[in-house]
Amino acid sequence: MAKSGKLSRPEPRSSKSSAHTRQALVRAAIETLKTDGFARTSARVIACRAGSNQSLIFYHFGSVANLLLAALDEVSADRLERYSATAAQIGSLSQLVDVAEVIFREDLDEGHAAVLAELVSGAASVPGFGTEVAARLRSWTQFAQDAVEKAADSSVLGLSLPSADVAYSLVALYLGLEMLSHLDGDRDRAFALFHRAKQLAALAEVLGFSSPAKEASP
Amino acid sequence: MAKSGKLSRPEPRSSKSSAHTRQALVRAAIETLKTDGFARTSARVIACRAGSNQSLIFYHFGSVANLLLAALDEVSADRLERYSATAAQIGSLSQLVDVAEVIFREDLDEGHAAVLAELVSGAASVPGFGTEVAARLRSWTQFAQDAVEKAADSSVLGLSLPSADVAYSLVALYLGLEMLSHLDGDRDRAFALFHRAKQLAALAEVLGFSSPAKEASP
DNA sequence: GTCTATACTTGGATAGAC
DNA sequence: GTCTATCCAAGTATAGAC
Repeated sequence: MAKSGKLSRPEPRSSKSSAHTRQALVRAAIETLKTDGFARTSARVIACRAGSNQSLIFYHFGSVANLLLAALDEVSADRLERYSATAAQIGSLSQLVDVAEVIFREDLDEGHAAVLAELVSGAASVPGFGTEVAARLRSWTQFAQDAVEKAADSSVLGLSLPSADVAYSLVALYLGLEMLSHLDGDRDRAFALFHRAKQLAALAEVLGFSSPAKEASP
Repeated sequence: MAKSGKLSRPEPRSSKSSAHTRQALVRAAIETLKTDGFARTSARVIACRAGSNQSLIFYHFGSVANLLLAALDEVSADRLERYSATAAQIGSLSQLVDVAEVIFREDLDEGHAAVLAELVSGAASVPGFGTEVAARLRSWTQFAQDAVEKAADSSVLGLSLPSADVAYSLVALYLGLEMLSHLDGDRDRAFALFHRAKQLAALAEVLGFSSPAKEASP
């Protein structure tokens, strides 16, 4: 029987090896999600990969689902921090596309996007899991919205663009592209889209819809 | 042990009840994918829903995976025919958005999108399943490409738009929106996007990027 | 063609020794 | 905290009676 709502941490005593085991399990969970997918990410497989024991997952995290959420947090926190620094420099539509390409390429190459996509698609199989994943996804839609607004501020067209809706669409597109890439194993198809997007962004700037070079220096 | 590649149909003898059972199983599989998701769509659940027996799935389809592909074919064939008739009337950007909205709304409401999304996301768990789903998805990217080209023909901007890439993006967006809708149970969020898209399409036409009223009457 | 019964596998989760 | 051993539920797939 799975805990319905909250996780009941066994009060981590930080007795040196405990933290080590926890981290090993989290890292193994991330790796398994990337390579094997949600359906094959079981307690046994994760523990084996971590060189640990299956029962320790339930001791430290209470359930496999909670471990998976911890894995998502681990991946998200790290990237969100780095990407925010990159996104702060956005001052035009072209730069928005550039940043999006850098992020998407790294996420797809390193498998970060896979972790998110697997949890989003697999959320339906675990009761209450969808809510938790959705909450963590909000950080990313907010990040996308901030990035869009930075680009929109430099554009005449941007004034009429609802940044929240655009951000939501970008996240959906991100997830969809990740899934399609895994489906047919064709990453280049998705990457090619950014090449096109760059051309369109450049075209839009030439047509005068945005001010191409606007350095952000407050 | 699952059959690795092909399905071995037991030479359907069309002895009246056989076809009836097959159809009942296909319909039950579709319904289960919609309501319960890929992970919970098992032979036992499908058979129960069909009022049939679990072992008949293997008798008629060889494996659960083959039944699921048959279910996808059933859903796709029906909709592709109807939607093609609708898409034939596209003569402007606004009409493209209108058609897209009609299709997406029906798919989301009726659960057609769920069937596709569930199979795409669940494809990773069954060896060789991804290839089969990807092949069936190609009908839809082709459909989207045709629709995009119809709209692009009426637009000055369209001349520089790579219809194949745009179509691929639309399919990815479609899948992503479906997944997000299921994640937080918020369908309206996705629907609101079409409202925005309509405004943008109208704006683009006003700005002279496309010829708004171009009746297709050959 | 359809059913019952069952073999076999894998998964989540727990008990209890250490 | 960590391990072994185990329970129990659910899955695919098959055998064989009808």
